[in-house]
Amino acid sequence: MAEMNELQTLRHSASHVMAQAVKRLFPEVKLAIGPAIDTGFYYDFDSEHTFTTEDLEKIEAEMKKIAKENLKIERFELPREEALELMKDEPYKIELINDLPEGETISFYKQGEFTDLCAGPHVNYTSKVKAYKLLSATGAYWRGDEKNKMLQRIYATAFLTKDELEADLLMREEAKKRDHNKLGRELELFTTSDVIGQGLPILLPKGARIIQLLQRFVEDEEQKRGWQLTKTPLMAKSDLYKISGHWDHYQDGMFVLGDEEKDKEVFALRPMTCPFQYQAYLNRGRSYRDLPMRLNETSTLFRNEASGEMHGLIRVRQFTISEGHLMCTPEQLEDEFKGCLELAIYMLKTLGLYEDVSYRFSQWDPDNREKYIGTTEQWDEAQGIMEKILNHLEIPYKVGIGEAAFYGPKLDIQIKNVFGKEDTLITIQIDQMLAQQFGMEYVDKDGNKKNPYIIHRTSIGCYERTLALLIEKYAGKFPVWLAPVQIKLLPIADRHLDYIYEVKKELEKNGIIRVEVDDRSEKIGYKIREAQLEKVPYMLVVGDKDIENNTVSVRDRRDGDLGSMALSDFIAKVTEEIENKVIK
RNA sequence: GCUGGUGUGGCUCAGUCGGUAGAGCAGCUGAUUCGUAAUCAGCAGAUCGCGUGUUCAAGUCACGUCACCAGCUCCA
Repeated sequence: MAEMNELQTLRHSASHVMAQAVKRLFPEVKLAIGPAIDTGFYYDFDSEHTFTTEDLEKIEAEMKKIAKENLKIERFELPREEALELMKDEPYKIELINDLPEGETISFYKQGEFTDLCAGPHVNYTSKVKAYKLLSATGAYWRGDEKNKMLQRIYATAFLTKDELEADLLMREEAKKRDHNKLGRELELFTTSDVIGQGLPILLPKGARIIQLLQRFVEDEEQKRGWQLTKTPLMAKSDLYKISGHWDHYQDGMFVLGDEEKDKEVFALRPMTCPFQYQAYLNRGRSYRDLPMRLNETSTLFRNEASGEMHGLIRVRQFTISEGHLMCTPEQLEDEFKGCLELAIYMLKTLGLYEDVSYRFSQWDPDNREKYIGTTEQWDEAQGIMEKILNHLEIPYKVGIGEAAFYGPKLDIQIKNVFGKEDTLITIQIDQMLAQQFGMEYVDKDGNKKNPYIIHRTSIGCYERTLALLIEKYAGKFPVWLAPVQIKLLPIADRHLDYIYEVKKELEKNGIIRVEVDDRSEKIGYKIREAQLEKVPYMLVVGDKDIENNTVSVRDRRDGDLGSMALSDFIAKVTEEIENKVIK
């Protein structure tokens, strides 16, 4: 904690001031913990009373008073027994003290009548806490464990200056305007239906178009890089999942069709593609000459997520992923892993998301063995190999304990949504367990049968989730190559319609096919406004002068009026942007 | 699954103390053909998410349920 920076220290102190205010207003509340986080701070309380928006305002007002009182924030230390005595009315603090290892310093911070168990550091006076805002009250499990009691968490933020606070609050507002879940519905990319069900979005023509474009791009690029496409069934008998381990380790996440007690055969929709593509490998005997074998598939998966988990297009129950499994020898593993990573990075750069991601090396949790198959030795080996590769490739990762798949470690490429919540966009995994389970082998140079290593990977992630992040990244203003409508043609008067349709034909002849004509007899300013709301990249306005001079007047959704230009020049410009997948 | 919030025409919202739904935009029809962020007029569109209950009477109250939103947990 000694490395805590100035801002984190302030936020931590702000959380104490908030807890003090809550204690003054609601004396019966029990304190849990209140750390500083990336975006501000929070404090968890155990309270019978649930905090409302009005309560937050009252708490904020009380915090103001505490700052005004300018209480000195003082540190002191106590031996264990005295510490327990001091906190005797705070059961969560007692638990924390009891969990501190023998010999650890037990320190407290005191400001006025309020004292909290805390390692510090803190600012010296409560008056330093002046630029803050309480954001929301929500539930959170004690110690992040769903078996524990749910406490009430108040999220807030604080800054060193009021200007920084204002800027941050404004940024939060702006970010919410890019929320894919709102924007994606407004732009008619997707919708949901009460009678279809939770986590099952309907992709409308424009959303489906974008996904189609992404999918074509991905499949072509994968083919260029030596991947072979498979099409495997969307469901299988329980037998398959029993071999893979899904039946034992993932059954809660599967949609099972039938009842094991009553039915002769029980099927399940697939939650992952792995065991299906393995059957393709198992089609005949394999030799080292067949390796590496790279199988890709545009794969629709079904996962029975808990009801509270669904979120727009980011977390759904049915989704389609750019899936792939690569079988290789130990010698090939590093190069092939690198190839998978390069493909993922190429995708991210093409989409313009490369600067927004971070890497997580997801490892198993040896203290939670029932979540995983395999032995400690196998896990140590697989993780050791991945660590070596990651270090070799100089990937700047952070470690996630307990984040591994049940069959192996992962390199997860993480991205944050507009609310700051992090999700996995792309994952590359090393698996040395399932080949054994499925009896996948190859005959090596020495004539011996061996199990291949398997890399599970995705190149662009799940199309729905990737689309969601793209909506947020571009606030709906997709690059021209991805835009569901690339060009809107706007005649100023009806007499310009014939020319407009000629322009359309000419564009289509040149491969620019996502073109729409607004042929309504409306004022031109009105049509432009509507096209802008649709976030169409280009508008071509045509009037008498354009027909006379054989030009089009071009409006760019970002840059505004580009003036009139020859149609051929415009076509060349747009063609270049589409072919090079230009982001602007 | 857990905590809290929200469901009124396609969208944004109004609807007083329970008395049987209202506007703007979008849509449709007609007029307008007008050079850059909303042309004019008219029409149509809602068993108030769904169900049960209380009541003479429910969009308003109660219970249940479904969906949506934020957070927790879980996860691509």
